[in-house]
Amino acid sequence: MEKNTLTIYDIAKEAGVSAATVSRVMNDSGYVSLEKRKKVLEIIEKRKFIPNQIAQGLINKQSKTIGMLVPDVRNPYFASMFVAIEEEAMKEGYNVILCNSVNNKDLNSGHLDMLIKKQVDIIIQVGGPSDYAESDETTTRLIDSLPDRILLVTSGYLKGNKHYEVRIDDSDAIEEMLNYLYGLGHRRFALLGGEKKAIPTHEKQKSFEKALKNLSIPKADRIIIANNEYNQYGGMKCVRDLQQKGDMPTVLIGINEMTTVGIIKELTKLGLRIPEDVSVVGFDNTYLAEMITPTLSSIGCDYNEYAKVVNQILHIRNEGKNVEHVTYVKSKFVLRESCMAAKK
Amino acid sequence: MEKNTLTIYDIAKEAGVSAATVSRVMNDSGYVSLEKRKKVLEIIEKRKFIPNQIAQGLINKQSKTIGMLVPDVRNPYFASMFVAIEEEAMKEGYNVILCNSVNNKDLNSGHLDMLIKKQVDIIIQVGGPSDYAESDETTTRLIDSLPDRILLVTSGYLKGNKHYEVRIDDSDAIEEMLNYLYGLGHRRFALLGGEKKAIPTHEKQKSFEKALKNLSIPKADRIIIANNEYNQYGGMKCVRDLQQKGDMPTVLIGINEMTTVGIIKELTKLGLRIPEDVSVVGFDNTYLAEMITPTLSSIGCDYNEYAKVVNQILHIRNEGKNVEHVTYVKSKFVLRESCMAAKK
DNA sequence: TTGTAAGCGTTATCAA
DNA sequence: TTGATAACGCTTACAA
Repeated sequence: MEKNTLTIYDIAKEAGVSAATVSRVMNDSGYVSLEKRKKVLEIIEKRKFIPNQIAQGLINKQSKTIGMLVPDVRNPYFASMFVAIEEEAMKEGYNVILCNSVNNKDLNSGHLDMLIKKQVDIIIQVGGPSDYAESDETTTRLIDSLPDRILLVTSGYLKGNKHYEVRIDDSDAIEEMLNYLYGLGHRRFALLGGEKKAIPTHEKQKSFEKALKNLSIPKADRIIIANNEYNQYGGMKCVRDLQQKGDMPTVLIGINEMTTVGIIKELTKLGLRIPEDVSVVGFDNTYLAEMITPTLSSIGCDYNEYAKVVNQILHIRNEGKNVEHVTYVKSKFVLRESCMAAKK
Repeated sequence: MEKNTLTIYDIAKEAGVSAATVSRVMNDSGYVSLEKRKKVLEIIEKRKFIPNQIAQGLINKQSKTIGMLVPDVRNPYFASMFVAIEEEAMKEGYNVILCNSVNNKDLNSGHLDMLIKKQVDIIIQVGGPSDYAESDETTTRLIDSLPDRILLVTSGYLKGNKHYEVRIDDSDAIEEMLNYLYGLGHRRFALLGGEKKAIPTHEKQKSFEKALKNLSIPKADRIIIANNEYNQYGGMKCVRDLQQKGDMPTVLIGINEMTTVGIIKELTKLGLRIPEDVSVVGFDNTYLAEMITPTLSSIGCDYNEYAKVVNQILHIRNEGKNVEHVTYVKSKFVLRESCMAAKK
């Protein structure tokens, strides 16, 4: 055991003051004479003293730490969310413990318990179980038993109202996208992947239906294929399903970016060209949309904006003001190479 | 609703014992009669008591937290690393604070200071500044001033020997890959992207040179183009460079996966088919290799293995045993659709 | 303006 | 076996 740990007492002794004075200097609280302040700062600088936030946390009752729960950061969508949120958090002096649930359908991968133990001030939960109306029992119980001290923000839907929900609203962007493609002569559309039980998926399906109905597209030409997958394999499967039915739509929309990658893959395998034969649109609009060939038109929100909204909520709440239980961040349609006019 | 202002004193009172006994029960330390132990556990269960790890940390002098520094988790390579390391960490009761340096070339994005403040037990630093022989001054200074208490593990190269380096060794896999493609009739190769100043890049270049020399490929046909980029744009640029020189090689190898995505993109734009006209190989071998079209042959390590090696190092060191300063994890060549025999 | 001392929630060292 | 009690490093009344 090395007693390498410098404490404010060491600094105090060396500066010829009391620990309280050092603390006051560091936190700019209370009165300290210019002379002593200067001396203390000098010693702190010289000894490269960094206060122990664990000790501070114990007394301040805050850890300056955020816990973020995501299904899988390898998914570009969650990675983008994390990067934006971490950057915003840093500005406020917070660090982010990232918890990758991976295969655990419920939140109970032990992560929640660990975050509570660690006294995180805020938990941000994106995607996964909160996208379902019926949270599994474990999730519900854990959410319920979350200490009041911890502020919970989710991208989805959770029972109760002690938390805040910041959702992405795709409806306008979906309408804009469909109107645009209609204008390019497309008359047969498909929305592929996901499962209806997931609320964001269901919302997308509703917007899809509504916009196409308004364009007088007959029901047979507004195809929705859901399976319970959100990865490329799900997208590939959907395309094969379409292929078997014959009469391929000229617009294929993937429920998220991973699904859309699968759609593109399977179309290519079938010898269909994008965008010459089929126009493709995805969701999420992450950096991946720029990376694939052809670049992918996509609907998604500005992740920095999302993070800022979350940040604002925390600020407003900290000021004791009232915060809406649900806030929406509107997504936008970004046109890229994967779309073109329908063949005559 | 239960407040988590619950302390072991509350539990102690309710169980009719002292706080010390509760602590002993929770940590399985010291003697506690079966009867009292049962009673205490019952109350803990009933009140859903979760101990305050901040307070534990103060006395135990450990935070059970790992800080992980990466340039950008949106890069599938770093995401894969994180996921593997976080999973391994969880098993040991650790959480991971993920720090995304993004544009900060040095480590001094304030992240290091925050991690020290938070008393993290371990810092794992992957990619970025430690890949360069000449760390910038700020990085060096910060590494030097890291408290001895904090164990530093890096994927790269850092001055001093108070830390551990776990590197990826690509040499065998590169040789295997080149021999394989040579066997398929390829005689003209290029390694594209990155910068020689980065040690891993330089190592790859050396292995590339050596293996091709052994195959008696003339110098003119073992092309290395370096630029200072590691993203798709760097890859695109390299392909354009090759194109201008005329006489396109039949094997293009990207220095990392992002670069390789750019290579594929630009080749497609030039009307060259993969793998019919050009075989392509990448590094990193993340899930992205399976996602792109065609699927990408790639050289990379098993991320879970990497994480396990890191974990072992920590274990061995904790047992007070001697640990090698540098450990290597060998990467493997995984063949996928992007390679085929050279045209006659 | 400064210092003393009492916590914050745990664990560990003593006696009992 | 158990329970006081003293740390851990810091902040903050309260005194001085």
